[in-house]
Amino acid sequence: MYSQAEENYLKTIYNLENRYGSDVSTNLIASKTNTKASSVTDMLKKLSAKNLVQYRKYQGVHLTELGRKGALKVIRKHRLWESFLVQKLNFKWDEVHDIAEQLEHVKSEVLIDKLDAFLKFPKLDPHGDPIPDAHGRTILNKTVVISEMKIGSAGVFVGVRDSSSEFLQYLNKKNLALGDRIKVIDIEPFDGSYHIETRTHRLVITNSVADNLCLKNVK
Amino acid sequence: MYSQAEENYLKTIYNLENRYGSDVSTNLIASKTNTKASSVTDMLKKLSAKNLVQYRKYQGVHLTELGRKGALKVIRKHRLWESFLVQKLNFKWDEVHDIAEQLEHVKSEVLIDKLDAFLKFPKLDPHGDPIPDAHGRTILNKTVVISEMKIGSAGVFVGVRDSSSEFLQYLNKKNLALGDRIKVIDIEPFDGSYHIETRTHRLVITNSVADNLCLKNVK
DNA sequence: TAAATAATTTAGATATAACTAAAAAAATAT
DNA sequence: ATATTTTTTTAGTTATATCTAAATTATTTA
Ligand SMILES: [Mn+2]
Ligand SMILES: [Mn+2]
Ligand SMILES: [Mn+2]
Ligand SMILES: [Mn+2]
Repeated sequence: MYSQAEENYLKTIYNLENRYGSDVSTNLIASKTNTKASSVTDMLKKLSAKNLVQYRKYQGVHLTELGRKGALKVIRKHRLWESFLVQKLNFKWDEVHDIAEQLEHVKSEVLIDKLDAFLKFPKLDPHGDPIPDAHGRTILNKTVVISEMKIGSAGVFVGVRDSSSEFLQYLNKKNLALGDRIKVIDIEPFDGSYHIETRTHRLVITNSVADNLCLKNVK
Repeated sequence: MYSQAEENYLKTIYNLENRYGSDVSTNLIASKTNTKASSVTDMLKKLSAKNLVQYRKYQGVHLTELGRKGALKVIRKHRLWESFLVQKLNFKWDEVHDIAEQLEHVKSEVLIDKLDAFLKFPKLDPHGDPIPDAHGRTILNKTVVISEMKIGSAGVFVGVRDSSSEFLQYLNKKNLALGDRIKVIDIEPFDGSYHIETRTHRLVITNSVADNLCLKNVK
């Protein structure tokens, strides 16, 4: 099927399309994958030749239907393995991403379907991200990031946009966990920082942190 | 740490040393890995430069202590993943080897130790092979292959030397499973084939099959 | 709109891990 | 002991996925 590098690009492009709109630039991909723009150009040509992306020189790329399907398979594998690591092997949510980056490239449809069944077909991974089923379908998980909320509004913390161990360890340190009710107390106009409140404590977070916390049932 | 290719060579050399004695030839490695002798020579030089093997031109190789430790880690991972696939995901013993060939290259000591604990520290994999513990130690598992047995002797079938799906499916078809008591009824001098008997049936196996079935408590 | 700047692509290089074909060394046979 | 055969190594090539530096195209600024 696809090489590891190809799978990583599919996943990255899929995620970037969702975050930043449907035409993804070379530099954006390069920065998210810690590679150089020239390397990205090379790979985009290859993906284009395989009909996985629509690519026009200098115009950015987006996934084709085939590419989207490929991306969803990789994402399904990644999130199921993360769920396995947390639920069955007792890893913490901040420890699983890098291991799942490796496990997601293991090739076997049967394996991943059996893993899905073993985990009782989870709908969300340990970071609150929806897990595509065997057909690539996910539940829709409508959330609002804190940076889009108004003063006085509140919701339930159900997901993160960044699941790097660095960010998650920061959240651990600040005693913020999935399921917490969070209320926006104040927004500092000077630097865009947020004063927020949980049931147990108050704290200040920067705008870039606020940009990565997803809340549900925001009112 | 080591690349996938390097890990595969370590594992192969370790297994060949045990089967055929301590100096392993280039061609033997090439045939077991489905590569060409010239490729093997290239890799042996690389492994030698990393102090993983002792290599002298035209004289074959053997693992150094460092290489042996590396090999045991790969084998530990392979066999633990095979055990997981059979015990937790309900794979059959003939379906797990190729998937484990991929999983064995996932890099994380913590992962494999947690997997070991999750499986309750199994001592043998689904093919009867001993699983090295975190320190590289295995139980000693003294077995005799049928091709070394005399007429009239019998034992318990506890392991296979070949765990390819082809061979295991052959055993399934012939209704031979681990735990079966097997008795040697006759040896055909003409072609070296074995007439054997289990509690439920009799059958004839070729010498090459007899060479791959390991029995315990042979009397 | 022309110049400056930024983004992207091309050209050429590197590392890994394969390969084929030819050369060299070792083992076997005459 | 020499010739033949087999095994192993060397030399040179290929594919993948990266890189740097230079060239090209697009965008922004003046
Ligand atoms: Mn992740
Ligand atoms: Mn996740
Ligand atoms: Mn195996
Ligand atoms: Mn096995």
